[in-house]
Amino acid sequence: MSTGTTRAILGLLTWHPMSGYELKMAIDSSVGNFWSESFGQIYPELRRLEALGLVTPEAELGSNPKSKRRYAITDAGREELRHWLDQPPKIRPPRNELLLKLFFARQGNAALTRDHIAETREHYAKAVRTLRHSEDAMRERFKAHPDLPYWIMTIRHGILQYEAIVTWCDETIEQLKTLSPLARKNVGDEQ
Amino acid sequence: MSTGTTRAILGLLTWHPMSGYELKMAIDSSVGNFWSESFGQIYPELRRLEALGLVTPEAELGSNPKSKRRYAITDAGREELRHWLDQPPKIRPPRNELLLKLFFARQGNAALTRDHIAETREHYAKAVRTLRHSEDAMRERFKAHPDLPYWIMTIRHGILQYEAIVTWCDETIEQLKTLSPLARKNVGDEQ
DNA sequence: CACTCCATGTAACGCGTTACATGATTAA
DNA sequence: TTAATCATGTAACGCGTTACATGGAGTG
Repeated sequence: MSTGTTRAILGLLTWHPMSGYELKMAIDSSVGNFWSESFGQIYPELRRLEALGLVTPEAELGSNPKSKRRYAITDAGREELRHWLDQPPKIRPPRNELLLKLFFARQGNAALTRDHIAETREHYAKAVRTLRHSEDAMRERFKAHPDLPYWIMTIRHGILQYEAIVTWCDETIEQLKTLSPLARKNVGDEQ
Repeated sequence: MSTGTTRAILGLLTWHPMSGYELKMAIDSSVGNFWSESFGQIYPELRRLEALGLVTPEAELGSNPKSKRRYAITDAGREELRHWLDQPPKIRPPRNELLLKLFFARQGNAALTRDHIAETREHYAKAVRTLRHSEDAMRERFKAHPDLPYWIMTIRHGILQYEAIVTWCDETIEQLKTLSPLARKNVGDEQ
């Protein structure tokens, strides 16, 4: 009931009724930057939400089990969504494999470490460009949509966050340059 | 073998032999900002690493099953660590519950939304202060340690990242102010 | 007719946390 | 001696991904 996950389904169903497949597509293309769900979660979750009366199948379409089965949110579902929105979000610092490797980087190959940071930099620099385009596109496309300001906020979050990472990568690569000649010599000296 | 997790154990054991309990403490106080392990993982993992010959118990201490059991990294363990360090880190954007709620925030209570952002702001502002202190303390305490530059880099990552979040929170709160009088009116209009 | 995309669903697995059980050691 | 802390370990659970099985519908 209070899993914290799969609430995205209820949120998206406030737009209009959707099938499991449509939900997956909608999640990837709207909240994909900071949320994801897989089919393996969506379909069972829809059944569960139906059993709880939070969503309801749009229409009985008889026998065929492979036809599109759209669900609409119910009043109880809206209530549940509001209740979830009222709760403060849990802040949990995610694991960061890049940082873990960097923490022990002296044990490894300095050149590869630098490469990894550089690749990370490019990844996030590209992501920033994508988000900027997506911000422009949304402002244009949903000019009058009442949800637009909130959507823009989530995009801005990505932009600021990723820009910070790019800055950090640049700073770190500079720092590594001053280090690598010595560090490389040290590698293999252990034990 | 290539789980990606619990490699922190091998990294920390390059410092000196440690018991499961000591590893947990060391993880929390060194890489705790971006990595975590629970006892439920550490103890079984040590057994597994021992079976693979990547770590070895420091000394046989006979019968008592509750006495400290320290493990040292082996040459094979060092080799495995280096191999892992060579692989590019996987970048996977984490789920962000705050952003998911913000995305659907128009369905909820505008005042509470603002509170959530404000609390988030304080959380990260505090984290930045803590990290700054910890950076200073480390520079002082491990002045001559060859790993120091890498440790500082991981701290800098946190500082830049969290500062960006604080900036975003401020920007977002401002934006919400221009919105809330209208948004609040809209709530409950659905259906 | 074959291929691809749309579409629903299940089963298995991986990984991580939490809760629990147990006991040694140390300090009030 | 009682409580807190140190210390090891297991079992259960939650949650999420991946792989698989199935089949409809449209297109070349």
